[in-house]
Amino acid sequence: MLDIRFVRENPDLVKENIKKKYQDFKLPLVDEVIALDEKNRAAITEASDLRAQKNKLSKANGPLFGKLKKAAEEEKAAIQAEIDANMAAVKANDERLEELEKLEEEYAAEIYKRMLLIPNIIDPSVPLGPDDSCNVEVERFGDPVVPDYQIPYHTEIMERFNGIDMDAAGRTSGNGFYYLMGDIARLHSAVLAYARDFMINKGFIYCIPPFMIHGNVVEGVMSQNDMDAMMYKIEGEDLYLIGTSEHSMIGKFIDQILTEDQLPQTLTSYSPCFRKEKGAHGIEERGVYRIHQFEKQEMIVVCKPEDSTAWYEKMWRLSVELFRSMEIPVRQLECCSGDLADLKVKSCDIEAWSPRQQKYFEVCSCSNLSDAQARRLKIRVKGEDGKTYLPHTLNNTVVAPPRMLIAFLENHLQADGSVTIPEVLWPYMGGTKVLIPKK
RNA sequence: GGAGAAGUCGCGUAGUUGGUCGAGCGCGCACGAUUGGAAAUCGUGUAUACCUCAUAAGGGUAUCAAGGGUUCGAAUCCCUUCUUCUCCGCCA
Repeated sequence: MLDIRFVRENPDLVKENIKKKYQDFKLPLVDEVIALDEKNRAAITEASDLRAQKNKLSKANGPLFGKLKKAAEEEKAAIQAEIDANMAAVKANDERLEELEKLEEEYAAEIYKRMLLIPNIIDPSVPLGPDDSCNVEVERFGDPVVPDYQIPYHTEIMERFNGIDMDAAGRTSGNGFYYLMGDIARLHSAVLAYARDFMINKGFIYCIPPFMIHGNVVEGVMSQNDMDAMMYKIEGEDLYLIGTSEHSMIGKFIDQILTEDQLPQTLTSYSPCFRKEKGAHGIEERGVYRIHQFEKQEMIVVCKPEDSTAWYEKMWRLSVELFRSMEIPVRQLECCSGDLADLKVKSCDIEAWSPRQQKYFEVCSCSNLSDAQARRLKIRVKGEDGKTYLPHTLNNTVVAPPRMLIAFLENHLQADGSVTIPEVLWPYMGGTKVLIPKK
Protein backbone atom coordinates (compact mmCIF):
# COMPACT_ATOMS: atom_id res chain seq x y z
CA MET A 1 0.00 0.00 0.00
CA LEU A 2 1.73 3.11 -1.25
CA ASP A 3 0.95 6.73 -0.56
CA ILE A 4 -1.29 8.01 -3.33
CA ARG A 5 0.80 11.16 -3.42
CA PHE A 6 3.90 9.11 -4.01
CA VAL A 7 2.20 7.39 -6.94
CA ARG A 8 1.04 10.74 -8.30
CA GLU A 9 4.52 12.19 -8.13
CA ASN A 10 6.55 9.13 -9.14
CA PRO A 11 4.48 7.16 -11.63
CA ASP A 12 7.53 5.94 -13.52
CA LEU A 13 9.20 4.66 -10.41
CA VAL A 14 6.05 2.79 -9.42
CA LYS A 15 5.80 1.25 -12.88
CA GLU A 16 9.44 0.30 -12.87
CA ASN A 17 8.89 -1.45 -9.56
CA ILE A 18 5.91 -3.37 -10.95
CA LYS A 19 8.10 -4.57 -13.81
CA LYS A 20 10.78 -5.67 -11.39
CA LYS A 21 8.17 -7.83 -9.72
CA TYR A 22 7.12 -9.35 -13.03
CA GLN A 23 3.56 -8.09 -12.65
CA ASP A 24 3.29 -6.20 -15.92
CA PHE A 25 -0.45 -6.79 -15.99
CA LYS A 26 -0.71 -4.30 -13.15
CA LEU A 27 0.97 -1.48 -15.09
CA PRO A 28 -2.32 0.12 -16.25
CA LEU A 29 -3.38 0.48 -12.62
CA VAL A 30 -0.91 3.29 -12.11
CA ASP A 31 -2.38 5.60 -14.74
CA GLU A 32 -5.88 4.61 -13.73
CA VAL A 33 -5.21 5.53 -10.14
CA ILE A 34 -3.70 8.86 -11.10
CA ALA A 35 -6.67 9.71 -13.32
CA LEU A 36 -9.18 8.65 -10.69
CA ASP A 37 -7.31 10.60 -8.04
CA GLU A 38 -7.45 13.74 -10.14
CA LYS A 39 -11.21 13.38 -10.64
CA ASN A 40 -11.65 12.60 -6.99
CA ARG A 41 -9.81 15.70 -5.89
CA ALA A 42 -11.83 17.83 -8.25
CA ALA A 43 -15.02 16.36 -6.79
CA ILE A 44 -13.81 16.96 -3.24
CA THR A 45 -12.90 20.55 -4.00
CA GLU A 46 -16.23 21.30 -5.62
CA ALA A 47 -18.20 19.52 -2.91
CA SER A 48 -16.30 21.31 -0.16
CA ASP A 49 -17.12 24.64 -1.72
CA LEU A 50 -20.79 23.74 -1.92
CA ARG A 51 -20.79 22.59 1.68
CA ALA A 52 -19.09 25.81 2.72
CA GLN A 53 -21.85 27.79 1.00
CA LYS A 54 -24.48 25.67 2.62
CA ASN A 55 -22.99 26.06 6.08
CA LYS A 56 -22.77 29.78 5.62
CA LEU A 57 -26.42 30.09 4.65
CA SER A 58 -27.60 27.81 7.44
CA LYS A 59 -25.62 29.70 9.98
CA ALA A 60 -27.05 32.95 8.74
CA ASN A 61 -30.52 31.57 9.41
CA GLY A 62 -29.84 31.09 13.09
CA PRO A 63 -29.94 34.74 14.12
CA LEU A 64 -32.74 35.40 11.65
CA PHE A 65 -35.01 32.96 13.46
CA GLY A 66 -34.21 34.75 16.68
CA LYS A 67 -35.07 38.09 15.12
CA LEU A 68 -38.26 36.67 13.70
CA LYS A 69 -39.54 35.80 17.13
CA LYS A 70 -38.95 39.25 18.55
CA ALA A 71 -39.85 41.21 15.47
CA ALA A 72 -42.95 43.32 15.17
CA GLU A 73 -45.73 41.87 13.09
CA GLU A 74 -45.04 44.09 10.06
CA GLU A 75 -41.33 43.18 9.93
CA LYS A 76 -41.94 39.43 10.04
CA ALA A 77 -42.70 39.02 6.39
CA ALA A 78 -39.39 40.55 5.34
CA ILE A 79 -37.38 38.37 7.71
CA GLN A 80 -39.27 35.30 6.72
CA ALA A 81 -38.54 36.11 3.09
CA GLU A 82 -34.84 36.33 3.86
CA ILE A 83 -34.95 32.97 5.59
CA ASP A 84 -36.85 31.41 2.75
CA ALA A 85 -34.32 32.80 0.29
CA ASN A 86 -31.49 31.19 2.24
CA MET A 87 -33.28 27.87 2.38
CA ALA A 88 -33.98 27.99 -1.31
CA ALA A 89 -30.35 28.78 -2.03
CA VAL A 90 -29.26 25.78 0.00
CA LYS A 91 -31.67 23.50 -1.78
CA ALA A 92 -30.51 24.71 -5.17
CA ASN A 93 -27.13 23.11 -4.52
CA ASP A 94 -28.39 19.96 -2.91
CA GLU A 95 -28.77 17.95 -6.06
CA ARG A 96 -25.26 18.70 -7.27
CA LEU A 97 -23.86 18.05 -3.82
CA GLU A 98 -25.53 14.67 -3.62
CA GLU A 99 -24.13 13.82 -7.01
CA LEU A 100 -20.63 14.82 -5.92
CA GLU A 101 -20.85 12.87 -2.70
CA LYS A 102 -21.74 9.77 -4.62
CA LEU A 103 -18.80 10.39 -6.94
CA GLU A 104 -16.41 10.92 -4.04
CA GLU A 105 -17.43 7.58 -2.61
CA GLU A 106 -17.10 5.81 -5.93
CA TYR A 107 -13.72 7.30 -6.74
CA ALA A 108 -12.35 6.55 -3.30
CA ALA A 109 -13.45 2.92 -3.54
CA GLU A 110 -12.00 2.53 -7.03
CA ILE A 111 -8.73 4.12 -5.99
CA TYR A 112 -8.45 1.97 -2.87
CA LYS A 113 -9.16 -1.19 -4.82
CA ARG A 114 -6.29 -0.41 -7.16
CA MET A 115 -3.93 0.85 -4.49
CA LEU A 116 -4.22 -2.50 -2.73
CA LEU A 117 -2.92 -4.17 -5.88
CA ILE A 118 -0.01 -1.84 -6.57
CA PRO A 119 2.98 -3.42 -4.85
CA ASN A 120 5.21 -1.70 -2.33
CA ILE A 121 8.52 -0.37 -3.64
CA ILE A 122 11.04 -3.10 -3.08
CA ASP A 123 14.38 -2.46 -1.45
CA PRO A 124 17.18 -1.87 -3.99
CA SER A 125 19.05 -4.82 -2.51
CA VAL A 126 16.33 -7.33 -3.41
CA PRO A 127 17.50 -9.77 -6.11
CA LEU A 128 15.40 -9.72 -9.26
CA GLY A 129 13.57 -12.77 -10.53
CA PRO A 130 10.11 -13.94 -11.51
CA ASP A 131 9.50 -16.64 -8.89
CA ASP A 132 10.88 -18.58 -5.95
CA SER A 133 13.38 -20.40 -8.17
CA CYS A 134 15.35 -17.15 -8.21
CA ASN A 135 15.50 -16.78 -4.45
CA VAL A 136 19.08 -16.41 -3.35
CA GLU A 137 20.92 -18.33 -0.67
CA VAL A 138 22.81 -15.69 1.23
CA GLU A 139 24.60 -17.59 3.92
CA ARG A 140 24.73 -20.97 5.66
CA PHE A 141 25.02 -21.41 9.39
CA GLY A 142 26.21 -24.82 10.59
CA ASP A 143 27.23 -27.79 8.49
CA PRO A 144 24.44 -29.58 6.69
CA VAL A 145 25.39 -33.04 7.85
CA VAL A 146 24.08 -36.18 6.14
CA PRO A 147 24.53 -39.11 8.52
CA ASP A 148 25.52 -42.53 7.24
CA TYR A 149 22.36 -44.06 8.67
CA GLN A 150 18.92 -43.61 7.26
CA ILE A 151 16.67 -40.80 8.49
CA PRO A 152 13.02 -41.86 8.33
CA TYR A 153 10.07 -39.65 7.53
CA HIS A 154 9.38 -37.36 10.48
CA THR A 155 6.05 -38.91 11.44
CA GLU A 156 7.78 -42.26 11.54
CA ILE A 157 10.35 -40.90 13.98
CA MET A 158 7.56 -39.48 16.11
CA GLU A 159 5.71 -42.78 16.05
CA ARG A 160 8.73 -44.59 17.47
CA PHE A 161 8.28 -42.42 20.56
CA ASN A 162 4.49 -42.94 20.55
CA GLY A 163 4.57 -39.23 19.92
CA ILE A 164 1.94 -38.70 17.27
CA ASP A 165 -1.52 -39.97 16.38
CA MET A 166 -2.62 -38.72 13.00
CA ASP A 167 -5.33 -41.36 12.67
CA ALA A 168 -7.18 -40.24 15.77
CA ALA A 169 -6.86 -36.61 14.67
CA GLY A 170 -8.33 -37.63 11.34
CA ARG A 171 -11.33 -39.10 13.09
CA THR A 172 -11.94 -36.13 15.39
CA SER A 173 -10.99 -33.27 13.12
CA GLY A 174 -10.11 -34.52 9.67
CA ASN A 175 -7.05 -34.11 7.56
CA GLY A 176 -4.45 -31.57 8.59
CA PHE A 177 -4.65 -32.09 12.33
CA TYR A 178 -2.53 -34.07 14.78
CA TYR A 179 -2.32 -35.38 18.29
CA LEU A 180 1.15 -34.93 19.72
CA MET A 181 1.77 -37.26 22.61
CA GLY A 182 4.24 -37.88 25.37
CA ASP A 183 7.85 -36.86 24.82
CA ILE A 184 7.13 -35.29 21.45
CA ALA A 185 4.35 -33.13 22.87
CA ARG A 186 6.65 -32.16 25.70
CA LEU A 187 9.40 -31.32 23.25
CA HIS A 188 6.92 -29.16 21.35
CA SER A 189 6.10 -27.17 24.47
CA ALA A 190 9.75 -27.04 25.52
CA VAL A 191 10.79 -25.49 22.21
CA LEU A 192 8.10 -22.82 22.54
CA ALA A 193 8.96 -22.07 26.14
CA TYR A 194 12.66 -21.86 25.32
CA ALA A 195 11.96 -19.62 22.34
CA ARG A 196 9.79 -17.39 24.51
CA ASP A 197 12.56 -16.96 27.10
CA PHE A 198 15.15 -16.52 24.38
CA MET A 199 13.22 -13.55 23.03
CA ILE A 200 12.49 -12.13 26.47
CA ASN A 201 16.24 -12.21 27.12
CA LYS A 202 16.76 -10.27 23.91
CA GLY A 203 14.59 -7.50 25.32
CA PHE A 204 11.31 -8.31 23.61
CA ILE A 205 8.05 -8.06 25.52
CA TYR A 206 6.15 -11.29 25.78
CA CYS A 207 2.50 -11.12 24.72
CA ILE A 208 -0.44 -13.47 24.56
CA PRO A 209 -2.86 -11.88 22.13
CA PRO A 210 -6.48 -12.63 21.27
CA PHE A 211 -6.75 -15.72 19.12
CA MET A 212 -9.86 -14.41 17.43
CA ILE A 213 -10.24 -11.01 15.81
CA HIS A 214 -12.93 -8.94 14.08
CA GLY A 215 -13.39 -8.88 10.33
CA ASN A 216 -12.25 -5.28 9.94
CA VAL A 217 -8.92 -6.11 11.56
CA VAL A 218 -8.50 -9.09 9.25
CA GLU A 219 -9.20 -6.86 6.27
CA GLY A 220 -6.59 -4.45 7.55
CA VAL A 221 -3.84 -7.01 7.82
CA MET A 222 -4.39 -9.10 4.68
CA SER A 223 -5.81 -9.09 1.18
CA GLN A 224 -9.23 -10.46 0.32
CA ASN A 225 -7.71 -13.42 -1.51
CA ASP A 226 -5.50 -14.36 1.41
CA MET A 227 -8.44 -14.01 3.72
CA ASP A 228 -10.51 -16.54 1.80
CA ALA A 229 -7.60 -18.93 1.47
CA MET A 230 -6.49 -18.76 5.09
CA MET A 231 -9.00 -17.57 7.65
CA TYR A 232 -11.57 -19.62 9.53
CA LYS A 233 -14.69 -17.65 10.40
CA ILE A 234 -16.76 -18.27 13.51
CA GLU A 235 -20.30 -18.93 12.43
CA GLY A 236 -22.80 -16.23 13.31
CA GLU A 237 -20.20 -13.90 14.84
CA ASP A 238 -17.88 -11.23 13.58
CA LEU A 239 -14.85 -13.25 14.61
CA TYR A 240 -12.07 -15.02 12.78
CA LEU A 241 -9.48 -17.43 14.12
CA ILE A 242 -6.07 -15.85 13.65
CA GLY A 243 -3.73 -17.35 11.06
CA THR A 244 -0.74 -15.95 12.93
CA SER A 245 -0.35 -13.73 15.97
CA GLU A 246 0.94 -11.05 13.62
CA HIS A 247 -2.75 -10.45 12.84
CA SER A 248 -3.67 -9.59 16.40
CA MET A 249 -0.32 -8.03 17.23
CA ILE A 250 -0.32 -5.56 14.35
CA GLY A 251 -4.07 -5.20 14.79
CA LYS A 252 -3.31 -4.04 18.32
CA PHE A 253 -2.15 -0.75 16.85
CA ILE A 254 -4.98 -0.19 14.38
CA ASP A 255 -6.10 3.47 14.26
CA GLN A 256 -3.64 4.36 17.01
CA ILE A 257 -1.30 7.30 17.28
CA LEU A 258 1.82 6.33 19.19
CA THR A 259 4.20 8.73 20.81
CA GLU A 260 7.80 8.60 19.74
CA ASP A 261 9.01 7.40 23.14
CA GLN A 262 6.87 4.30 22.67
CA LEU A 263 9.11 3.24 19.79
CA PRO A 264 10.46 0.81 19.01
CA GLN A 265 7.76 -1.65 19.97
CA THR A 266 9.57 -4.97 20.23
CA LEU A 267 7.10 -7.71 20.96
CA THR A 268 7.20 -11.46 20.96
CA SER A 269 3.86 -13.17 20.93
CA TYR A 270 2.66 -16.72 21.33
CA SER A 271 -0.46 -18.07 19.68
CA PRO A 272 -1.96 -21.06 18.05
CA CYS A 273 -2.40 -20.43 14.33
CA PHE A 274 -5.30 -21.65 12.25
CA ARG A 275 -5.10 -21.86 8.49
CA LYS A 276 -7.34 -23.30 5.84
CA GLU A 277 -4.37 -23.71 3.48
CA LYS A 278 -6.66 -23.52 0.51
CA GLY A 279 -5.04 -23.05 -2.87
CA ALA A 280 -1.54 -23.46 -4.13
CA HIS A 281 -0.02 -25.83 -1.58
CA GLY A 282 -2.79 -27.64 0.21
CA ILE A 283 -2.48 -29.82 3.26
CA GLU A 284 0.35 -32.29 3.33
CA GLU A 285 -1.16 -35.72 3.76
CA ARG A 286 1.54 -37.50 5.64
CA GLY A 287 2.96 -35.22 8.24
CA VAL A 288 2.98 -32.03 10.21
CA TYR A 289 4.68 -29.84 7.59
CA ARG A 290 1.56 -28.06 6.37
CA ILE A 291 -1.44 -28.33 8.66
CA HIS A 292 -4.58 -26.49 9.74
CA GLN A 293 -3.35 -25.76 13.25
CA PHE A 294 0.06 -25.07 14.68
CA GLU A 295 1.63 -22.94 17.36
CA LYS A 296 4.02 -20.12 16.87
CA GLN A 297 6.24 -17.76 18.74
CA GLU A 298 6.45 -14.60 16.69
CA MET A 299 8.41 -11.36 16.82
CA ILE A 300 6.95 -8.00 15.85
CA VAL A 301 8.69 -4.67 15.62
CA VAL A 302 7.14 -1.27 15.07
CA CYS A 303 9.87 1.31 14.66
CA LYS A 304 10.92 4.61 13.16
CA PRO A 305 11.35 4.45 9.39
CA GLU A 306 15.08 5.03 9.56
CA ASP A 307 15.52 2.06 11.89
CA SER A 308 13.68 -0.63 9.97
CA THR A 309 16.63 -1.82 7.90
CA ALA A 310 18.70 -2.39 11.01
CA TRP A 311 15.83 -4.20 12.72
CA TYR A 312 15.34 -6.42 9.71
CA GLU A 313 18.96 -7.55 9.91
CA LYS A 314 18.73 -8.04 13.64
CA MET A 315 15.51 -9.99 13.45
CA TRP A 316 16.49 -12.67 10.98
CA ARG A 317 19.75 -13.11 12.85
CA LEU A 318 17.77 -13.80 16.03
CA SER A 319 16.10 -16.72 14.27
CA VAL A 320 19.43 -18.01 13.15
CA GLU A 321 20.86 -17.69 16.63
CA LEU A 322 17.89 -19.52 18.12
CA PHE A 323 18.13 -22.43 15.72
CA ARG A 324 21.89 -22.64 16.05
CA SER A 325 21.54 -22.75 19.83
CA MET A 326 19.49 -25.89 19.27
CA GLU A 327 22.22 -27.19 16.98
CA ILE A 328 20.12 -27.15 13.84
CA PRO A 329 21.89 -26.11 10.62
CA VAL A 330 20.11 -23.30 8.79
CA ARG A 331 20.56 -20.97 5.88
CA GLN A 332 19.24 -17.57 4.94
CA LEU A 333 17.33 -17.48 1.69
CA GLU A 334 16.45 -14.07 0.33
CA CYS A 335 13.16 -13.67 -1.52
CA CYS A 336 13.57 -12.36 -5.05
CA SER A 337 11.40 -9.55 -6.39
CA GLY A 338 8.80 -11.82 -7.97
CA ASP A 339 8.37 -13.96 -4.88
CA LEU A 340 7.99 -10.98 -2.56
CA ALA A 341 4.44 -10.33 -1.34
CA ASP A 342 3.07 -6.98 -2.50
CA LEU A 343 3.16 -5.37 0.92
CA LYS A 344 6.82 -6.22 1.55
CA VAL A 345 9.94 -4.23 0.88
CA LYS A 346 12.32 -7.03 1.69
CA SER A 347 11.91 -10.51 3.04
CA CYS A 348 13.91 -13.62 3.70
CA ASP A 349 13.28 -17.11 4.94
CA ILE A 350 15.35 -18.96 7.44
CA GLU A 351 15.44 -22.54 6.26
CA ALA A 352 16.41 -25.52 8.37
CA TRP A 353 18.42 -28.43 7.08
CA SER A 354 16.62 -31.69 6.43
CA PRO A 355 19.15 -34.55 6.38
CA ARG A 356 16.44 -36.90 5.09
CA GLN A 357 15.61 -34.80 2.03
CA GLN A 358 19.11 -33.37 1.89
CA LYS A 359 17.79 -29.91 1.36
CA TYR A 360 16.70 -26.90 3.38
CA PHE A 361 13.06 -26.10 4.14
CA GLU A 362 11.34 -22.98 5.43
CA VAL A 363 10.97 -22.56 9.17
CA CYS A 364 11.00 -18.77 9.59
CA SER A 365 9.96 -15.85 7.47
CA CYS A 366 11.27 -12.36 8.18
CA SER A 367 9.72 -9.33 6.50
CA ASN A 368 10.12 -5.59 6.40
CA LEU A 369 6.83 -4.00 5.34
CA SER A 370 8.08 -0.42 5.59
CA ASP A 371 5.10 1.90 6.09
CA ALA A 372 2.71 -0.11 3.92
CA GLN A 373 0.99 -1.93 6.74
CA ALA A 374 0.93 1.18 8.92
CA ARG A 375 -0.71 3.21 6.16
CA ARG A 376 -3.37 0.60 5.67
CA LEU A 377 -4.09 0.24 9.37
CA LYS A 378 -3.68 3.95 10.14
CA ILE A 379 -0.93 3.34 12.67
CA ARG A 380 0.79 6.66 13.22
CA VAL A 381 3.48 8.18 15.36
CA LYS A 382 3.49 11.68 16.70
CA GLY A 383 6.99 13.08 16.34
CA GLU A 384 8.83 15.58 18.50
CA ASP A 385 7.71 18.39 16.23
CA GLY A 386 4.07 17.40 16.70
CA LYS A 387 3.72 16.06 13.19
CA THR A 388 2.52 12.53 12.64
CA TYR A 389 4.25 10.01 10.45
CA LEU A 390 3.88 6.35 9.62
CA PRO A 391 6.11 3.90 11.45
CA HIS A 392 7.61 0.84 9.81
CA THR A 393 6.46 -2.63 10.76
CA LEU A 394 8.40 -5.88 10.66
CA ASN A 395 7.64 -9.42 11.61
CA ASN A 396 9.52 -12.66 11.85
CA THR A 397 8.92 -16.17 13.05
CA VAL A 398 10.78 -17.12 16.18
CA VAL A 399 9.78 -20.73 16.00
CA ALA A 400 6.71 -22.59 14.77
CA PRO A 401 6.26 -26.17 15.89
CA PRO A 402 5.34 -28.79 14.99
CA ARG A 403 6.93 -28.02 11.62
CA MET A 404 10.09 -27.01 13.38
CA LEU A 405 10.17 -30.43 15.08
CA ILE A 406 10.77 -32.02 11.69
CA ALA A 407 14.13 -30.31 11.52
CA PHE A 408 14.76 -30.97 15.18
CA LEU A 409 14.12 -34.70 15.05
CA GLU A 410 15.91 -35.30 11.76
CA ASN A 411 19.03 -33.48 12.91
CA HIS A 412 19.19 -35.00 16.36
CA LEU A 413 18.26 -38.57 15.51
CA GLN A 414 21.09 -40.92 16.43
CA ALA A 415 22.05 -44.19 14.77
CA ASP A 416 20.49 -46.11 17.68
CA GLY A 417 17.11 -44.41 17.19
CA SER A 418 17.40 -42.08 20.16
CA VAL A 419 17.07 -38.32 19.86
CA THR A 420 19.49 -36.06 21.71
CA ILE A 421 18.24 -32.90 23.36
CA PRO A 422 20.49 -29.85 23.01
CA GLU A 423 21.62 -28.38 26.29
CA VAL A 424 19.53 -25.22 26.05
CA LEU A 425 16.35 -27.31 26.20
CA TRP A 426 17.31 -29.45 29.19
CA PRO A 427 15.62 -27.16 31.72
CA TYR A 428 12.46 -27.20 29.67
CA MET A 429 12.50 -31.00 29.38
CA GLY A 430 12.80 -31.66 33.10
CA GLY A 431 16.47 -32.49 32.68
CA THR A 432 15.92 -35.06 29.94
CA LYS A 433 18.97 -35.20 27.68
CA VAL A 434 18.03 -38.04 25.39
CA LEU A 435 14.69 -39.32 24.16
CA ILE A 436 14.60 -43.10 24.05
CA PRO A 437 12.30 -44.67 21.46
CA LYS A 438 9.39 -46.73 22.78
CA LYS A 439 9.50 -49.10 19.83
C1' G B 1 -27.60 -14.38 28.71
C1' G B 2 -31.29 -10.69 31.58
C1' A B 3 -32.06 -5.47 33.72
C1' G B 4 -30.37 -0.52 34.16
C1' A B 5 -26.78 3.71 33.27
C1' A B 6 -23.40 5.86 30.15
C1' G B 7 -19.99 6.92 25.83
C1' U B 8 -17.66 14.88 24.27
C1' C B 9 -10.66 17.39 21.99
C1' G B 10 -4.19 13.16 26.21
C1' C B 11 -7.03 12.79 31.18
C1' G B 12 -11.33 14.80 34.09
C1' U B 13 -15.57 17.38 32.92
C1' A B 14 -19.45 21.63 30.79
C1' G B 15 -22.84 21.48 27.08
C1' U B 16 -29.95 17.63 26.01
C1' U B 17 -36.79 23.00 24.94
C1' G B 18 -31.65 21.63 17.78
C1' G B 19 -28.85 27.56 15.38
C1' U B 20 -22.20 32.35 16.15
C1' C B 21 -20.24 24.61 19.55
C1' G B 22 -14.95 21.97 16.39
C1' A B 23 -16.90 22.72 21.10
C1' G B 24 -16.13 26.14 27.50
C1' C B 25 -13.40 24.98 32.06
C1' G B 26 -9.68 22.21 35.05
C1' C B 27 -5.42 19.02 34.78
C1' G B 28 -1.54 17.54 31.78
C1' C B 29 1.87 18.98 27.96
C1' A B 30 4.87 22.76 24.91
C1' C B 31 6.86 27.57 24.41
C1' G B 32 7.66 32.42 26.60
C1' A B 33 8.02 35.85 30.96
C1' U B 34 9.60 35.98 36.03
C1' U B 35 14.14 33.45 38.98
C1' G B 36 21.13 32.83 40.48
C1' G B 37 18.51 27.98 39.49
C1' A B 38 14.01 25.57 40.68
C1' A B 39 9.06 25.55 42.73
C1' A B 40 5.08 28.75 42.56
C1' U B 41 2.91 32.48 39.42
C1' C B 42 1.50 34.89 34.80
C1' G B 43 0.99 34.79 29.31
C1' U B 44 0.48 32.05 24.75
C1' G B 45 -0.42 27.60 22.47
C1' U B 46 -2.14 22.55 22.60
C1' A B 47 -6.84 16.90 17.86
C1' U B 48 -7.00 14.04 13.28
C1' A B 49 -7.74 13.41 8.11
C1' C B 50 -8.40 15.47 3.50
C1' C B 51 -8.88 19.53 -0.29
C1' U B 52 -6.77 24.28 -1.96
C1' C B 53 -1.69 25.82 -1.85
C1' A B 54 4.99 27.06 -3.07
C1' U B 55 6.15 20.50 1.32
C1' A B 56 4.95 28.78 3.86
C1' A B 57 0.97 31.74 5.62
C1' G B 58 -4.00 31.65 4.94
C1' G B 59 -8.67 29.44 3.44
C1' G B 60 -12.14 25.28 3.14
C1' U B 61 -14.51 20.35 4.33
C1' A B 62 -15.31 16.28 7.64
C1' U B 63 -15.06 14.16 12.52
C1' C B 64 -18.45 15.11 19.94
C1' A B 65 -18.12 5.86 20.14
C1' A B 66 -19.46 3.98 14.80
C1' G B 67 -23.08 3.92 10.88
C1' G B 68 -27.73 5.69 9.05
C1' G B 69 -32.07 9.14 9.39
C1' U B 70 -35.04 13.84 10.38
C1' U B 71 -33.82 19.28 9.39
C1' C B 72 -32.13 25.08 5.86
C1' G B 73 -29.13 23.72 10.35
C1' A B 74 -27.59 18.16 15.29
C1' A B 75 -22.70 16.96 20.36
C1' U B 76 -27.95 18.02 21.25
C1' C B 77 -34.00 14.57 18.21
C1' C B 78 -34.94 9.28 15.93
C1' C B 79 -33.07 4.21 14.40
C1' U B 80 -29.13 0.38 14.23
C1' U B 81 -24.50 -1.42 15.91
C1' C B 82 -20.37 -1.40 19.20
C1' U B 83 -18.04 -0.45 23.84
C1' U B 84 -17.82 0.56 29.11
C1' C B 85 -19.88 0.51 34.10
C1' U B 86 -23.48 -1.42 37.91
C1' C B 87 -26.82 -5.38 39.44
C1' C B 88 -28.53 -10.49 38.48
C1' G B 89 -27.72 -15.26 36.17
C1' C B 90 -24.02 -18.78 34.30
C1' C B 91 -19.30 -20.65 34.03
C1' A B 92 -13.25 -22.38 33.15
